[in-house]
Amino acid sequence: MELTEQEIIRRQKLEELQKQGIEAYPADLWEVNFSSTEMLSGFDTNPDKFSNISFAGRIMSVRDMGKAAFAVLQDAVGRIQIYVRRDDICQGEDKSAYDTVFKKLLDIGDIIGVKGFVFKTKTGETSIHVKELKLLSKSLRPLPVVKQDADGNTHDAFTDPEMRYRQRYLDLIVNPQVKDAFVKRTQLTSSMRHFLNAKGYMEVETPILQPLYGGAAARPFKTHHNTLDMTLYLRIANELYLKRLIVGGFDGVYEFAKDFRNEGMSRFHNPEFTQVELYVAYKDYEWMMNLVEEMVEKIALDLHGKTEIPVGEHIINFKRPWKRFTMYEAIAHYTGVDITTMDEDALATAARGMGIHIDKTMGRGKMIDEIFGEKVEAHLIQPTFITDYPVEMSPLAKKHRSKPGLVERFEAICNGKEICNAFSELNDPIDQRKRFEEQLELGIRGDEEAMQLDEDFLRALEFGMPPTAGLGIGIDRLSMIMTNSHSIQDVLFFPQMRPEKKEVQEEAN
RNA sequence: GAUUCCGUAGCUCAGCUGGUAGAGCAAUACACUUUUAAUGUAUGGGUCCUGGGUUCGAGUCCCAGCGGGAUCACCA
Repeated sequence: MELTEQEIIRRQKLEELQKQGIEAYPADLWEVNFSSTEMLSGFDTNPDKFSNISFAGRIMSVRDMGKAAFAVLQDAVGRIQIYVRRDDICQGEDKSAYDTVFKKLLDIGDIIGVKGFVFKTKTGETSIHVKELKLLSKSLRPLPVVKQDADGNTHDAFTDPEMRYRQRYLDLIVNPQVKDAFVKRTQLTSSMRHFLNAKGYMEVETPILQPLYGGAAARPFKTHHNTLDMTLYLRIANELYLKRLIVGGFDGVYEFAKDFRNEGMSRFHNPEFTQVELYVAYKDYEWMMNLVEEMVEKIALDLHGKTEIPVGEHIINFKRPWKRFTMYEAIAHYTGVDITTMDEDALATAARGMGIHIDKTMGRGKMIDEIFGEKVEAHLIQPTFITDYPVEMSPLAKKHRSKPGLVERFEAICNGKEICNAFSELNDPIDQRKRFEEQLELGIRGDEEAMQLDEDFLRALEFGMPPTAGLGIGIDRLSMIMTNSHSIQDVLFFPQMRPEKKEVQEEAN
């Protein structure tokens, strides 16, 4: 490995520290009694509280004034200025702790511990006056130094998306707003978990390695178990396992699930992503719509303190109740064409009239889906429920109680994208078998995303599953909206990337 | 997968019709005991993504590849 000039210098400093008997990576704990924000927000009203503080953080910048210096330390929640005076940290005649160790051997990026008191500088900045300073971890690589001027403009920002995603740790260190998005994401799942727990539903874990993949239409990742000598798939959904638990007698179960789909990548798609799925016995999809509204409204309030949230060009308002359209109403509303009573031929003609490409393999359901995707979805900016989907597209949803050819299903669309998908679950085992068989036929005709027939799941249904409402929410998509992020990569700590260099991969193999 | 833009110092970038590379920050050295994009002076630092080609000469032009972004397609 070739070292750069600055890396060589830092390693030399490390040696010099060792020579002076200073451990660059000490083992003992360093007590921290206040965070940066606690000091910054608390000092004005209660200065006495901070007369003896112990703090730790990463050096983000240094302003060296000769025999005194200012530096900025960053901890997990913010940044605070420290003031280091030579005669304070060197009590005796020996001034090397300041002149050599602090000024020469410490760098931007190093993690240090300081003790002292909080005070206000001449210019009014709340700062730590350091009495004692200790190196806690030496940094061997130079940190990009991002500067902020008096007007709040950022200079030399660390922006290269490739480096930001590959070296997320670095992104998190130097770009505080990046951290904010991830904190919000965690608040989101936490808010959701509290909501579901408060309703009495049980958080469960189900297999990620599955012998049959089911519960969605997608291509899976395939792997192999050596001892069992069998093919296993990474789950594309956990629906069929959660329903087995409803059969088993649980009233409400949910799981935050990493799912895996072996498909294209885009700013909305990562090969592994997170969904929460929820199943509640004795409920239907109407009930579930109310739950989704209530839950998402609460999330908005928990994250932002209000229901209106800026997303790109728009302000999205999650306040209940949300608009509700049936699929047919939505299409009629945005295209002016009522397709309710159209047969397949009439529908094909109507779709072509809208400029939608139709081919012979498409059934009625697929055509409706195309029309919706092309002509309606992008217009739905404010949260909107679309209900009553064609049965062909929904092999796990229950037939509509009054509308032939449709199922009791809804999606919530927001900012032109689906954020959840739910139905009254199909619990008729005879019907479910038929639907699986139709999927098998699709598979034989070459549909790589057709569902597999899961005999054990059917056996479970044959024992009897109560009427059940089921829901899946894309956590990544919802996080994007709640954090106003343009790309899924901004809400995933480590988005999938190609290997950095070919040589690296070859060496590893 | 398609289109398009990009890849130059640790970071952010400039580099014209081709003439063997430049700034700011960071680094090094010196000065400065309340600064805040601290300041002043001096210095060092480059496989110009990789490999070919054209040319007397390529960071620049051409071809191929690698990596990334955006848009589209795919993905309910």
